[in-house]
Amino acid sequence: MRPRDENKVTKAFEAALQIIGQKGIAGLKMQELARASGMATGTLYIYFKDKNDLLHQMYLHYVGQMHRIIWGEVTHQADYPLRFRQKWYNYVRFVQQFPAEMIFMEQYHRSPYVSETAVHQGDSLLQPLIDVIEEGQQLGYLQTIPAHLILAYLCGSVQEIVAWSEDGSLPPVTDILHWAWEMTWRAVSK
Amino acid sequence: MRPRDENKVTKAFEAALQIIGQKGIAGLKMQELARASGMATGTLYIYFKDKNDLLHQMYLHYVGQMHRIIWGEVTHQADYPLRFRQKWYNYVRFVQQFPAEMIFMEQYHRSPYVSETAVHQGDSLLQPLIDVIEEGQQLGYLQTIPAHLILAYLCGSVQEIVAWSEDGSLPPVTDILHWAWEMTWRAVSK
Amino acid sequence: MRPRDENKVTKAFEAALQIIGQKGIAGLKMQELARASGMATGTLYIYFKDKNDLLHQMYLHYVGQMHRIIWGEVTHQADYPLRFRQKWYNYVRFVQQFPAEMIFMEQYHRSPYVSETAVHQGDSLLQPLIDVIEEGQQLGYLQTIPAHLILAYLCGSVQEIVAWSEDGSLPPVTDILHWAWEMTWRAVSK
Amino acid sequence: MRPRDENKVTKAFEAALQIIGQKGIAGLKMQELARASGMATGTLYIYFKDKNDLLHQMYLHYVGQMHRIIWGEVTHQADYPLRFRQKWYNYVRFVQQFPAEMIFMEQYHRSPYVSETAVHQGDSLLQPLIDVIEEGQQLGYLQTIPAHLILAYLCGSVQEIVAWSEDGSLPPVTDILHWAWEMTWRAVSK
DNA sequence: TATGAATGAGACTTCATTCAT
DNA sequence: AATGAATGAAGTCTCATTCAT
Repeated sequence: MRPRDENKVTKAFEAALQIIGQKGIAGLKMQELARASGMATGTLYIYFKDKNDLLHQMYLHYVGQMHRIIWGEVTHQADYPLRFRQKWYNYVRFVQQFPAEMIFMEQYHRSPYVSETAVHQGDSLLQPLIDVIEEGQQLGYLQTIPAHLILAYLCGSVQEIVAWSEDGSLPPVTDILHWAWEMTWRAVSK
Repeated sequence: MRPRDENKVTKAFEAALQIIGQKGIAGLKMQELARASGMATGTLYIYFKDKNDLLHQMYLHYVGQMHRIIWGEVTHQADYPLRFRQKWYNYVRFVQQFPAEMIFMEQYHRSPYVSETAVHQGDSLLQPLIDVIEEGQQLGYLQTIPAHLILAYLCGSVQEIVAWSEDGSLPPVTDILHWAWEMTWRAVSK
Repeated sequence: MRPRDENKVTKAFEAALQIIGQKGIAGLKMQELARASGMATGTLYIYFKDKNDLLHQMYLHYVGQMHRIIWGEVTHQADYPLRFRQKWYNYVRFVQQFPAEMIFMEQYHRSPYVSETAVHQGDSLLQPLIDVIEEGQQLGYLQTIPAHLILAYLCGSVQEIVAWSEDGSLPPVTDILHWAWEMTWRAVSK
Repeated sequence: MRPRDENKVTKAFEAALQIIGQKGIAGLKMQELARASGMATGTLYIYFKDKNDLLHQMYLHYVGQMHRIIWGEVTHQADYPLRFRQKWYNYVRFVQQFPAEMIFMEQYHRSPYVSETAVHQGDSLLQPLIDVIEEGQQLGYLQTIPAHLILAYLCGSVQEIVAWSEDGSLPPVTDILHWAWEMTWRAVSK
């Protein structure tokens, strides 16, 4: 339980992501995960107490990563519409670059392995996004609609578009992104 | 002789939905399902070849149901914007009234039990929705953006809003629906 | 349990024989047997108390049949060597014409379904064969070797030859029978 | 790390043989087998893919063992009749000392678990026996009768005699063996 | 009597977790 | 710490038998 080799944790997360992307959380077997991570079954249990703990830690890890990416490239001095747009693009980019992460995070919520605390911790990461929306409303750029509603609307549309794009039901994300942004900005801007 | 009780299939579907809504597909146990459906374990295997087949048939059943509901109450003579709005409301109502069905259909896609044919059959039901969007574009009501993109955008935003509403992260759907519609119509209309 | 339609019993026996010939007693399922016999599962249980009873009755039926065939065509006035040969041929013919019956009778002995009484009744049918052998010994035609030993020797060699012939490991029985008889007669005659 | 204990395979084979000898292949339950082999149920599935595979491997194992025993004690320099007799005795000894093995091998052929390849591999082991018979024919010691026919004749008679002896229908094998050999040699020798 | 749907004990098998090395 | 063989509870599925029609 005291990881000596942090590298192993990363290996396990990545392999788990891969497997979950294909077969869902229900399809993740500890033995298969160990082999895919290049370690023995027992080793997994040195780094993670059990399967629940593995998924819990994994959830926190990827929520954190998502958070950092969304807050990554924003020009702090820019005017609001540009900053908003940058954040939206960051979010799209994240959802696009890390589809497996998204699938995992969605599945985790409704799985028999879910942990209350993990979800709470995950949810708390949304607050800064709420703040950005409320800032835009105060500046008169965005519709005065409950910020959470706007956030849900934005997240949902982006996720679905990227998901369909991955499926092949839609063209590659980069080819359709400007349209998606047009709809989005029309929807939320004043 | 006792006639084959087709009612049992429905019973099984409903009980399965209930269980999946709580514990996810991974948490669905055939024995528990049988008990919850008021029948013996073996009886399930009269109506369904195995667990895969149960979920496959279930998926088709609920995709069909969703389809019928969305197409349900539309005033055929009404002008396009009204008809479009009715469909959107129907979809919201479905997502809202049948959260378990939605959860199941989403989970099924990325589960170890998924069947290629089931997903294909499910996807084909989207075509009429595409048709509606394209009609609106030809009539000049909707943005000329790929219809699939619009559909993904609409489905995603609705699903997420309803989901958050169910979570308690948002107020009841009925209280926020008009705002959601405003955003939606601004997004897609010309 | 009070068979009205004796025809159904025969149908069941024949179908069971067919199935056992292919998959062994362990492979005989009551439902499959019912369908193969052209009746419903429940009907089997009108004619037979349970699977054990079915096999028990079947065993007695076919042991009796074998007995009648072996004792069938013998020229009572003929001299001993001819009569002996006729019986041996009868036995071969039986084993050959009723391979499924033989397989069943052999398997039945070492099955979890075996009934003591059935086997005793079956064994008692061998006595007349013993009598024939002892008659031949008294008349000085056969080696003075324990009659049961001779009988086992005869039965075993015939069964194996016919079995291999059915398998394809040997040519058709009729083509090789004279050689088998030569070996047999050399073995037992004085 | 605990090394893979190949001993466990042998343990499983022996316990399975014991159980099959008593209750037939149909009576072999994986859980009971595990307990009788001194291991957990799951352990069986480390060494064998499933019940079919267990029986398949077991069949090959015992066919091989039989083969080695039959070819065991033969005086290579001895003249043909003696060598032939030694082989026959070896075969008798095998059938006698390993009745459970014989029962298993016979039952396996006509079981729902049988594998084509296993039987083929088993059959191929008969070739050397055929060779011995053909050698005797070329040397003028044995009747010129198809070698397979002679082999079937020999195997069948031996098996049946030993079986009856085990049953109690015949005296102990050792007490009657010389008579059996006399019959056998008269049957096949020129 | 005949039917075949329904039953549920019990079989086969999996897989999260432990443990000897 | 690392390994992977071993464990056994728990899951899926079968099939002899019963039962309502």
